[in-house]
Amino acid sequence: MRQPQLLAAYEQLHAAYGPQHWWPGDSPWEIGIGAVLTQNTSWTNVEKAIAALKASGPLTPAVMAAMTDAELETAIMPSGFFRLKTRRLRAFTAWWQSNTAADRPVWNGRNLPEFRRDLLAINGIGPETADSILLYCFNLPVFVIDAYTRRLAERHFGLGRIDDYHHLQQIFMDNLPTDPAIYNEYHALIVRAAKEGCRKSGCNAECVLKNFPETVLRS
DNA sequence: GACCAGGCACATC
DNA sequence: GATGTGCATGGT
Repeated sequence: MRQPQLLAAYEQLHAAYGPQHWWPGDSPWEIGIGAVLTQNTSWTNVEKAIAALKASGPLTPAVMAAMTDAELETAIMPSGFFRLKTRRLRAFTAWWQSNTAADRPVWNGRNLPEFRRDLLAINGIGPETADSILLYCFNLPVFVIDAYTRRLAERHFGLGRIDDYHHLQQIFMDNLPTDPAIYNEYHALIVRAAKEGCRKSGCNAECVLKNFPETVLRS
């Protein structure tokens, strides 16, 4: 289904905000654990957790693997769900270490769908987290669907409520150039627009997205 | 004090 | 297959 407004909205957002330089993080590993830590959690809280991890040693899979559960839980506590996320980080670390060459998970020799299935098989890695890792760690052409994107699709693009992750993802990918750089920026810009607020008292992400793109272009 | 935040797994019907 | 619930901290 042709939805030209999807690309038009991207261009408007990009003109309004410019490049977002996502994902914040100094290394693929940091991006990966950030993707787990940010599950249902604000990024400001994730930053506190990552800062605590960095304070306890170099941010590497080996260092994390050597931490006790108590140490890891304490460090990531600000990001919430700390017992749950400790288990998820353990699973992700084990996968990373068993799939690593030159300190970077290998995916060459597998096609993208296989690589994605590998990630989804890890406990705690669902569709959004897997796609964030594929796009932001590995620069692979996968569009990330999050809660903001759903609201945008429903309320602004008039696509109705689409619960199925892959259906909505396909709509975006069908209507955008197959370009990781664009997928990267678009997702980041949607989050930026949601966080920006429309400068009205009480304006939150709901408000911004309901009024998108007027609020975006006014700011 | 309610609601939200860059979700996911699991139980239950 | 659809729906509900636990996970937990911190900001508004």
